[in-house]
Amino acid sequence: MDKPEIPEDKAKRRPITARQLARMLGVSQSAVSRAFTPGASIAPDLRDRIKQFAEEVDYHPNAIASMLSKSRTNIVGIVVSDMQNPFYPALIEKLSRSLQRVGLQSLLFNITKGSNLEEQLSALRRYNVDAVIIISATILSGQTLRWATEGRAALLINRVVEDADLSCVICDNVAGSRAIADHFYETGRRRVAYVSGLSHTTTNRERQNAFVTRVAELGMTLCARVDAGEYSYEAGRRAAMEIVERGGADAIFFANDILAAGGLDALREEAGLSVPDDIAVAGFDDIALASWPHYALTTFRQPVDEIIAVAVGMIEDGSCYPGRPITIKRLPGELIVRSSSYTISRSSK
Amino acid sequence: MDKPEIPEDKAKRRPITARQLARMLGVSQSAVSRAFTPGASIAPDLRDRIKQFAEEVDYHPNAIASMLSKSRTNIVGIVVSDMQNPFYPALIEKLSRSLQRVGLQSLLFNITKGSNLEEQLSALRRYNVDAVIIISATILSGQTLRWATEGRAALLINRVVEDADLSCVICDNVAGSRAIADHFYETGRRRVAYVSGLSHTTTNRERQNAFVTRVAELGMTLCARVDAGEYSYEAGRRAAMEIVERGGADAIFFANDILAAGGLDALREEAGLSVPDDIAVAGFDDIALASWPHYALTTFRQPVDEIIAVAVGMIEDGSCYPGRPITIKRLPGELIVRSSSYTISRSSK
DNA sequence: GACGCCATTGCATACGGATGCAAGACACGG
DNA sequence: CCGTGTCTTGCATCCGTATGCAATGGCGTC
Repeated sequence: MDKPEIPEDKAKRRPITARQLARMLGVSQSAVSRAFTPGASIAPDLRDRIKQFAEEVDYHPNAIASMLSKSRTNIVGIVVSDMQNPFYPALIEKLSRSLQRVGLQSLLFNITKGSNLEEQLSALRRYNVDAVIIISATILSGQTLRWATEGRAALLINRVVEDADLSCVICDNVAGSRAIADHFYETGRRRVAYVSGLSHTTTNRERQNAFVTRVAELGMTLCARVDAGEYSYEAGRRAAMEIVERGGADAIFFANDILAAGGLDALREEAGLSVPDDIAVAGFDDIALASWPHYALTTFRQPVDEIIAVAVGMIEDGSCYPGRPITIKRLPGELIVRSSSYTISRSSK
Repeated sequence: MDKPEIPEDKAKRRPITARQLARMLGVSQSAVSRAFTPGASIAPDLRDRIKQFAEEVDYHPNAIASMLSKSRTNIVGIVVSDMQNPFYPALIEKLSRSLQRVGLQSLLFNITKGSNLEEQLSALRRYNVDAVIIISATILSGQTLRWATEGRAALLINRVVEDADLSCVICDNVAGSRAIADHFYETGRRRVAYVSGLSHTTTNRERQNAFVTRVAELGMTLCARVDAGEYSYEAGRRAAMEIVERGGADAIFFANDILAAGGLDALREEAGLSVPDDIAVAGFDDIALASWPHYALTTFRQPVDEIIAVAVGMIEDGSCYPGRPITIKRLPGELIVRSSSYTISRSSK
């Protein structure tokens, strides 16, 4: 049909196009396009005929071409930075799954500290993603974010950026931290401490302020406030030991579960204390590890599924498109009491 | 310049195109294209002039259009399925970072068990990704994989599929499992057990066969072989308790670190055994948790960075393109001895 | 001074599908 | 049998960039 004489294996077999399909079937290319466009004006039997034939010859519409003409990519850019905290990989996985369910693919943008951010983010603009979801805990300034997301839907998860004019979906850190403080108080703790991860993140500031404030309201003593410097197990251990050396406390609230896990192990193994008899430990997030019997961590559960549902919803209904007023969704979490803070707890699970 | 009278906020500001830029500058659109194409035939000063002006008016080449005309997307599809094991999220994160470093973005394809796989994977074909990296441990049959990756570069990580004709990069499971067996033997263990995760995965089969074989070679007794059914902490606990109830062992090799962590906790807390005095525990992968002092897990470290480097290399140099002979790269790992198996170990780190 | 070569540049078209518009098909009512 | 309206279908063009080819201009050489 084409030039003969060309060895079949050398001819890079391009996939079949709508035009070819159309010619074979004796219809127009538009018809093929319409057959694959839900709601397009086309007779049902023609559509069936085309779709069936397409299957036979293994035709698949080329999404790239479609993106170009529709200027819609069905791709959401997910910006992440450092993933020390296992909470985030889990979140990303669920998020990408939810997006997929509504026909959106996830393009990952892994921002690393070192090099220049603009270059890394310029791909965000060049790829014309429909929307951007930012999960990076840190690194990006409001200005950079505004630049990177200019003109497209954008959404922050678990973070607020004051000067970026972006909508966000977050867990109610304030209620969560207050709940932890209340829980400490109600179980008889009076000398408490707080361990932050990255002290400058909004997440941390919210948790810290709310906790410290509530502690004061309740008349408890804040014995120590330690900045672990990162959200890691080791940092949690170090912070816990620092608190012990500084005179101790009878309850520690760690800014997240990973820190708490490290802290709890250190308190037991290095400091020789009994948790929760000598000292109570609480975290934040409710990652998988928190429910492991060894840790049985009291924590504030982030409503991951709801966060994702709201985020995906906002992208679908366009409420986070530029021009729309920004919305800040704070979703309620849930205090999970386990035996790291409360002996008599019967909810050992 | 255009139709006046259109309120500026209603006119959806399309980003500026190469043609517009060219017109403003009095050059041809080709010149603009060439200015942004490394190695293209264009005078250095013209290139500079265009690039500078582009910056002023905030022009960014539209990657979609470029993909269409070059039929190259610079996107790698990463197929993942269920991410119970934290080893994989960590791997994905590093992988996407490495890909980004060579100019490739990662498009996530999250395959879920339930619905029909073809539909989920058809996006892989429609998006015209340059290459596909499959990390899903299970689910996909060789036939499905062949279909999904037809005509493009494809690569499996940490998995072999016999009937799919795909290259893969994996850790040397055989050497690893033998090393664990040897280590048990050398430290005086004689009654060992093996705990599998998903028993039908090639990963598990390789580890199990190698371990069992080596155990027999060394004349040790295989007291038990338990299938945990999934790669989770809880499953590890259950498997460990099952072994204890069946009469115990003096060393258990768990198919991965998460299982081992659960098993270790159960042995200590539920069974009241001393690890490593009464029983040694080893895992596989060397995830972050393995080095936590509480676990201090003896394990076989997967050469993650090397795996990624090789994978990215194979994609870059095209050695996993269809037509090329498939290659199976088995990379050596490293036995990491910690105190879950060996008391006198001074490498407490 | 003529010729040839190379570096630049623009022109035209391709990439594969979406869609406004108009034409054709068909039904129904008058 | 004609007018009107609805449903289908094809035509032409557009989306924004890449690139083969030809045209241009400059420069060195004999």
